[in-house]
Amino acid sequence: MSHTSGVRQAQKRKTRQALLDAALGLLEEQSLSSLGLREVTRAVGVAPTAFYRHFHSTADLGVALVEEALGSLHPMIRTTLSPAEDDDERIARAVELIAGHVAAHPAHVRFIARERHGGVQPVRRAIREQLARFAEEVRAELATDASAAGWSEADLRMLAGLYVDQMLITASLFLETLDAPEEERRRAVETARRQLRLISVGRRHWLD
Amino acid sequence: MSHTSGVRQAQKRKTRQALLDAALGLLEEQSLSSLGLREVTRAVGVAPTAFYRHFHSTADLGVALVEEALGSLHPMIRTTLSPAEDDDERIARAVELIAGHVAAHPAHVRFIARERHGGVQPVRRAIREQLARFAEEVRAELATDASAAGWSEADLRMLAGLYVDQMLITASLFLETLDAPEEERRRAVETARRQLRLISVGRRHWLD
DNA sequence: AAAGTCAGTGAACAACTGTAACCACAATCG
DNA sequence: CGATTGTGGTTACAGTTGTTCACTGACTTT
Repeated sequence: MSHTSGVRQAQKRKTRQALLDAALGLLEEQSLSSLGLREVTRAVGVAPTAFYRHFHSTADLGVALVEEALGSLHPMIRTTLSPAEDDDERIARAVELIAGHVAAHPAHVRFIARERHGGVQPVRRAIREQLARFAEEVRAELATDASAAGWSEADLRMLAGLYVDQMLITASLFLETLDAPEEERRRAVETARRQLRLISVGRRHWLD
Repeated sequence: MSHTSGVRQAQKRKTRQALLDAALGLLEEQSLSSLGLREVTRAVGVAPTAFYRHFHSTADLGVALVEEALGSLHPMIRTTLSPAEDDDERIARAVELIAGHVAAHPAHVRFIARERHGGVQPVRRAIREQLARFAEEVRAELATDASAAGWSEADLRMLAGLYVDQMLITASLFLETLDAPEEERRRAVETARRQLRLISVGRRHWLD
C-alpha cells in the first residue's frame, strides 16, 4: 500500500494545479489551439520540460480543464430541476444559480464556451461527452416529473437537450455582460427568464 | 473616375480571395488565434509579405471571413419567416434551409460557430454585430405577424434572440452529423424540428 | 512614349516554438 | 541504512514565426 498523499505526490499535484490555473488564465485571451506549452510553464515559473511530467500535450491539459470545469457541476442538476412552488419560482432559481456560477468561475465558463466548437478535437469530444451526460441527467429528472406523463422518449430527450443548450447560451450571455453596466445585466437576466418561461409554456401545452 | 475592374484590381481581388479560401480551409482544424500568416501564404503559393497588401493581420482576415460567411445570409431571413400554410410547414422549410446551407458551406458554418466565442476579440465583435442584425430582422418580421398582437417589445426581442440562437445550435448540430450515418442525420433533423415546434407552441400560448 | 503606381518577391532579423538528452537531489521503499 | 524512483532543471537543437527593407516588373495614367 503506497501513501496516497506523501510529500512528493502533494508537491506534484500542486505543480499540476499551478499549470492548470496558469493555462486557464492565459486562455482568457486566446484559444487552446494557440496555447504554447512554454507559455504555460513560463507563467508558472517552471522549466518547459517539467510540463511533460504532467501532460502529454496542451490538448491533454485542455481535457483536464474540461473535467475541472464541468465534472463538479453534475450535482447541481438535480437541485436545479427539483420541484418548486411554481414554475416562475424554479426558473428564477435556475437563472440565479447560473448567474452565480458565471460570477464565481468566469474563466471556466469562458473556456467551455470557447472550446466547445474550438480547434482541438479531443477537447471538443470531452466537452460533448460531459454535455451529453448533463442532457441524460436532465432527461432522467424530467421523466420523474408529473407533467411529463404521456411524453415520448424522443420528446424528453429533445427537451433535455434544449435545456442544456439554453443553459450554455445563458451562461455565455452572462459572461459577456459580466463587466457591463448593471442595467444591461438586469436585462440579460430578464431575457434569460423570459426564454425559459417560453419553453415552460411550450412544455405545458405540448400534448395539445 | 477610375476603372472599377482593371486587370490589376481583378488580379488583386483574386489573390485576396485565394487567401480567404486557403485560410478557411486551414481553419477546419484549428482556431483563428493559432492561424499563422505564413501558413496562409504558403497554402496559396505566395510570398509571406504579400499578405500585408490585403490584410493588416490574421484578425483582420477573420473579420473579412465573417462578412463573407454571414453578410450574404440576410435575405434568407424574410423568406424563411414569411407566412406559410401551417406552422409545421414553415418549420420543415426552415430546417431544410439550414440543412442545405450547412451542406453547401460547411467551412463557413464551422468558422462562425468556432469563432463566435473564440480568442480573437475583433472577430467575436464582428460576429456579435451580424447576429444582432439577424435578431433585429427577425424581430421586425415577427412584429408584422398577426399572432404577435399584444406582444411587448421586450418579448418580441426575446423570441427573436431565441430563434437566432436556435438557428446556430441547429446549424452546428447538422455540421457535427455531416458525415455521420444517415439514420443519425435524420434524428438530428427530427430533433431540430421538435425543438422549433416546442417554441411555436410556447409562442401560441404566451399570452395566456 | 514616358512616368508613376503598386502587387508580389527574396533575403534577413530576432524571437519564439516543441522536444530531446542528460543531470541533480530529495522523497520513498526494501 | 543504502538503493531506487521520479520531479524538476539545464542545455541544446532544428524549425517556425511576424515584420522590415529594398527590389522588380507589369499595369495605368498622363
